[in-house]
Amino acid sequence: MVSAKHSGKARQANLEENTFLELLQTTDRLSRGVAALLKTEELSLTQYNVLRVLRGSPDGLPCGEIARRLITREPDITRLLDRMEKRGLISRCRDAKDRRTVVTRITAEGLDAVNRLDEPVHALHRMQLGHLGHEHLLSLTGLLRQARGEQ
Amino acid sequence: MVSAKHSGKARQANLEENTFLELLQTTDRLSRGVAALLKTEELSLTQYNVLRVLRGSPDGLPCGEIARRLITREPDITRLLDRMEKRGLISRCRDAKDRRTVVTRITAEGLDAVNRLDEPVHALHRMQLGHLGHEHLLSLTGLLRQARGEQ
DNA sequence: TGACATTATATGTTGCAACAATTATTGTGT
DNA sequence: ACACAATAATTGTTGCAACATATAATGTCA
Repeated sequence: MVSAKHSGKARQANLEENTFLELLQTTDRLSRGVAALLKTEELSLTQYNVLRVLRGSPDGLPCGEIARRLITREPDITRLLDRMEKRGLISRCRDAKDRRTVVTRITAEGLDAVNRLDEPVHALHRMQLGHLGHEHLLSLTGLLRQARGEQ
Repeated sequence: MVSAKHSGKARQANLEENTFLELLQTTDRLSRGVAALLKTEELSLTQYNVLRVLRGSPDGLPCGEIARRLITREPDITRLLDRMEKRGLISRCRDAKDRRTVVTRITAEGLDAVNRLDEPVHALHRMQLGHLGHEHLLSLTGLLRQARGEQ
C-alpha cells in the first residue's frame, strides 16, 4: 500500500515542514502577547479586528463585508457580533432598502475601547518585533507574502 | 486577518504591526490547507501533533509532558485526550508508582492514522512552500526564530 | 405573475481553547 | 506522624471556530 519511503528518508531534514512549524510557533507566541494586552479591554483578537474595521467605516458595514475583511466564516460573524452588541461595542439595524442585510456600526463605547488600545498595541508590536530592524522586517514580510504565493 | 488598506504613511509607521498581520494571514492560510488534509483522517492539527509526539515516545508520556511539547494548556489536554481515547487513537492508564500521573500511549490504530498522513502532509508542505526554494526557506526560518528572540 | 435561484443572515451541533477552581496523590518540614 | 505545600490531572464555565442547514428577502425569467 505504501512505498518504502518511510524507512530511509524519514529523518531527512524536512525544510518545508520545519518552516511551517516555525510559523505556527512564532505566530502563537506573538498572538498570545497581543491577546494578553487586548484582555485589558476584555477583547479577543477577532473582536479587536472587527472594531478596527468598523472604525474605518463610520457608516457601518453588512455582515458579509466584515466577514470578508476578517477572513472569518459568516456564520461565526453573527454570534461574534451578538456578543459585541450585548456589550455595547457595536450596534446593528436592518437596512431599510434591502431588508436582508444588517448594517453594523461601531458605538462610541467601542470606539473608545479601540482607541485606547492603539498606543499600547503599537508599543507591544515594537517590543515584540522592533529588534529585527527595518531591513529584516521588510525581508520577513516579503518572504511571508511570497510564501502565500503573492508576487 | 485584517485588511491592509492603509495609506502609505500609516503603513510606514506600522512596519512591526504590518509584519504581525502578515504572519497571522500566512499562518492562517497554510494551516487551513493542512487542516483540510488532516480532515481526511478526522484529525485536528492539535490531535495530529499529539499523535506525532506519542509516536516518538512508544513508552507513553504523562499529560504534563504532552502539554509542554504542544504548548497547550494542561486543562485542554485532558479533554483532548478524552476524545482521542474514545476514538481508540490513544490509551491511558494510571502510573503504578505515582498514582497522580496518567501515562498516555498511542494505539496501533492511532499509529496507522498518523503513518498514513506522513506522505500527503509532506507533499502538501512542499506544494505550499516548496516554491520558495532552499535559500528562502532558510532565510524565513532564521527570521522567524529571530522574531521570537531566539539567537 | 409565479416558480425558482440567489443573496444575507441566522441557527444547530460539535470540537477546541482560556482561565479559574477542584480533587487526588505525593513530598517536606517540624 | 501530621500539617501543609507541591504536583498531576480533572472539571466548570465561557467564548470561539468549522461546517451543515435553515430562514428571510430579493432578483430573474418564462
